[in-house]
Amino acid sequence: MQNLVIVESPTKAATLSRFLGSQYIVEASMGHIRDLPKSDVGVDIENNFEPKYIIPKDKTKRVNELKKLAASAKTLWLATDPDREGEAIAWHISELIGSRNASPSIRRVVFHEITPEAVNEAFLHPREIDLKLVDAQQARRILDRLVGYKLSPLLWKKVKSGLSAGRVQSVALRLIVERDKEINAFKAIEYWSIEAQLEVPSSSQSFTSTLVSLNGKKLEVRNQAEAETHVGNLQKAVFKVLKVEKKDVRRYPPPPFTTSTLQQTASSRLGFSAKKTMMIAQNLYERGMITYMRTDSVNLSGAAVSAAREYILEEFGKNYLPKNARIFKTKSKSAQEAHEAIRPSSVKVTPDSLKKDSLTRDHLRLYELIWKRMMGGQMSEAVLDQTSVDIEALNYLFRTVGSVIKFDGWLKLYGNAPIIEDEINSEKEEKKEEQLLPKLEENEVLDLLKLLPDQHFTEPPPRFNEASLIKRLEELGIGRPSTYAPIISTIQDRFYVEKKERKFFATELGIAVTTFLVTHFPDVFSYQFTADMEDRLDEIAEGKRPWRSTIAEFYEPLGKKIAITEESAGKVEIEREISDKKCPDCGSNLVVKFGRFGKFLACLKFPECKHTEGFEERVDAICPDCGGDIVMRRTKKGKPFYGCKKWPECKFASWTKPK
DNA sequence: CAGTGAGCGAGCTTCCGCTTGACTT
Repeated sequence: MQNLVIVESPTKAATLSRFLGSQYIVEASMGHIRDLPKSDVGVDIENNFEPKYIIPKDKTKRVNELKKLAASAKTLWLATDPDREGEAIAWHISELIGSRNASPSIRRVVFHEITPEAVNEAFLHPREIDLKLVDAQQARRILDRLVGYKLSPLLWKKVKSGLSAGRVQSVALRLIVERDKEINAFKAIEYWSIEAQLEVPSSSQSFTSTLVSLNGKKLEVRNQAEAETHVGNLQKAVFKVLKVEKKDVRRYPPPPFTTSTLQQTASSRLGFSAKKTMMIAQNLYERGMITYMRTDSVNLSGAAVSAAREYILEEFGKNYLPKNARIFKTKSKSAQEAHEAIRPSSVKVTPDSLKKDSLTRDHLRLYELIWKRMMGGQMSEAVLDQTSVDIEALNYLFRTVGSVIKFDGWLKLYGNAPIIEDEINSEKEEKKEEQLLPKLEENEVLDLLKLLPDQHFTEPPPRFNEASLIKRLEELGIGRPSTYAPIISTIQDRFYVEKKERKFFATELGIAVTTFLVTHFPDVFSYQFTADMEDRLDEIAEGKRPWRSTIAEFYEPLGKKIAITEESAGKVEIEREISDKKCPDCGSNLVVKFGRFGKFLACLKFPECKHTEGFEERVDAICPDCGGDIVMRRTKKGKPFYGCKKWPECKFASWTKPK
């Protein structure tokens, strides 16, 4: 064999194999093939942070196979992704497989899209492995290991055995804990709105307008008495049109999906968890229907854009095709541009054409999101005809804004429900029906039909759900496409947070852990930490900074702080949620504790009294079999289900909440 | 899709990011 090419994934290997022909054998490494050991820190702090790399058990078979293949190859081409992790994978392979011998000779090749042209070009211009980039990855890996493996044991000692802390998971948890605090501290403030129902005398058409200001100042109506005063003042007022303003508003399509935006949109539109989205996306990818699903790039290949433009012209006509192809820029700073955006492999495979194929409903729905998002991105922007009308009554000003779609453009794909992730947190804001405004002339006097005062209360900030948490983490540059879904699983597996009705609530344990970490290690778990770290890693990659001393700068103060905390900090008492239930043995209240299987109830007097019982969450539902109460419980694996409170007499159980 | 945590205590738990296929508990 002449040429052995190694990439990360089998699918990438298959594609590359097609382009390169029979002279090249293309194999997959299956991700990283060497890593720090799981069983201990694996970093020799005394010896300038020398890492100890081992081949994980599940990779030994693959490594041996690759070694064997490499032995008979003349040239070894390392074609892993063009980013920090990809460079490190290439380096580890070269260290393990390349050996010091002359054969095979090692070449590193990089390309930013998997097309025959880009691949051929890359193979014409191989380079050496970029050790500076590798060092940046090693620094990242070792830093994460030190934070995780030094602080977790501190939690075992000071809080509870089996807990974990990490640069990413602890900040994700902190976000949820702090939001919980804000919500608990929130005091709703009353306010009133006043709307006027008005009629145009000449046409007898009516519409509503909202009170906005008094004497040119924004009017805040704080209570019923104030509202009544204003309504009284306005009852006999003359309502006159002051100004009618028309303008065109353009609405642009959102960029194609990245992992993060796909997860967010699938969560808010389809109710999928990040985990479920990734499982289905992986399956679509393996069927060759979509591009790679772990990416932070919104780039599209030239061929894909051309195909989309062709389709748009054919299917919708030239009005729907922008003069120039729309190019999206990846704005996230951490983006490493190794892949394309997530898009359909072929735009000709429309969601409708798939209906009869052997796909599940969920596969279809996710594919439809991806297809429309990509296609819409290449269509013309929508144009809205927006009319703003100011109406004067005494010293008061009312305003009405109405808009109609003049040209639907990309919105044509969605009917009237465009899919954008800005909607994540606004689900409960009922969308006001856009009202069609009658024809209005300036200085026209209107008839007042009715004044409608209405009481409202300010709302606390919304709880995080999977979508909004992923969005926030990405904004902070924390986590990567391959880790968003696992992070969410981890903080739930540790019982740091609970998901109820798809929203996150911090547990007492999560609050205790966060308070401990943020009190003693404010720097590490600040929202700024990862951003600062990334800046330093960039400098390492550019050769402006040595990686070992960078780790030292960080670790020296941390190590000291750990030693002090270990000595001086007391054991953290987790505030127990006290239930109304009484202990049948001694009459004390029962408290909620966390065991191996999740929550359970134990007597407050433990260890004097050892009574325990299962934890059940009351749910607002009635058993369809016996009419008793329904409680939420968990299977041994932790999946919640709904069962009858009278179990075992009544055997009713269901995954979904009974109506 | 339901039976378990607390007698005692040794030994173990843990990170982030890259990627699929597991062999039985």
